[in-house]
Amino acid sequence: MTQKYENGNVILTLDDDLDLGLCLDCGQAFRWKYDESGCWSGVAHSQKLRVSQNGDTITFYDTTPEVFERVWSGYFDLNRNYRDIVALYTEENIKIACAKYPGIRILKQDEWEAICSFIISANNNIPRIKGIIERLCEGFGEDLGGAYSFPSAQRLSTLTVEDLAPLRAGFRAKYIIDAAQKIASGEVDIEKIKALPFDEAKAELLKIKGVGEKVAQCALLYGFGRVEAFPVDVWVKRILAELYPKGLPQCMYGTQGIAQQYLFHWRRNI
DNA sequence: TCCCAGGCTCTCT
DNA sequence: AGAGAGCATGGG
Repeated sequence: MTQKYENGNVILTLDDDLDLGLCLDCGQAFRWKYDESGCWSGVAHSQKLRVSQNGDTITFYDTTPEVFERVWSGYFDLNRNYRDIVALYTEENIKIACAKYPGIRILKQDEWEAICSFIISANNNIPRIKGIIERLCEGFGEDLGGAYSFPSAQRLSTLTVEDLAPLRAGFRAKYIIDAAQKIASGEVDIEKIKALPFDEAKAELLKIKGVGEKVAQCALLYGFGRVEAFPVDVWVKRILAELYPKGLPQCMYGTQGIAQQYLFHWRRNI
């Protein structure tokens, strides 16, 4: 991978698989929009970004090498070689899924944003999840100039369920408030969770109302970068029943979360 | 009208 | 411990 800085843009030449469209619109992050000029626009880690792809070239517009290093390199998981990981998947079905959708990666999102976003995802569909999160950010995030940050737990912890009524989040509003309060108070400590073994980290997240097994696995995978997390939703449940009734193939062990993302996308798009 | 959506909580066995 | 109802909202 090579990188240059030109006219205020960071331009990347890839030597690994990365498909922006797949990464940003495969149900793991909810704040990216594609415009007809061929760019993706969104916000992560309180940074606005416009980014486009042309083959092996990715252009990060109006940013700096410093911000790229600090934010986007990690967000797009650029220090992990996905070709090497996918090469380890020798079972037939996962090979098909990976071959059909090369370039899916696990985004390393902000921990709090992932927790909150996947609380909102419960018994919900992706377009509506995006809408609720958009209203949450516009209503309570910081103005970054035409875009809004994901509101901090500290900010949301001062609100009531009634304050969140405009989100139309339904029964999830009370869970958002509970999560914000527990994170803001340190009762559930994100810094501590980062250092805990997987099961203990998950147990901490399960203290939050509205966080069950699936949401905890999603938060650990997409927020904490724990690629051994394995969220099981209705689609993955179908995959397990149809393809792996006797359990996951051994070849996925350790990076089940990555394999899961390919399988999820594949099964959803059949 | 019913069913479903990247589920969870609560209650009842 | 495991099963089942109820839950807010909106699209098909």
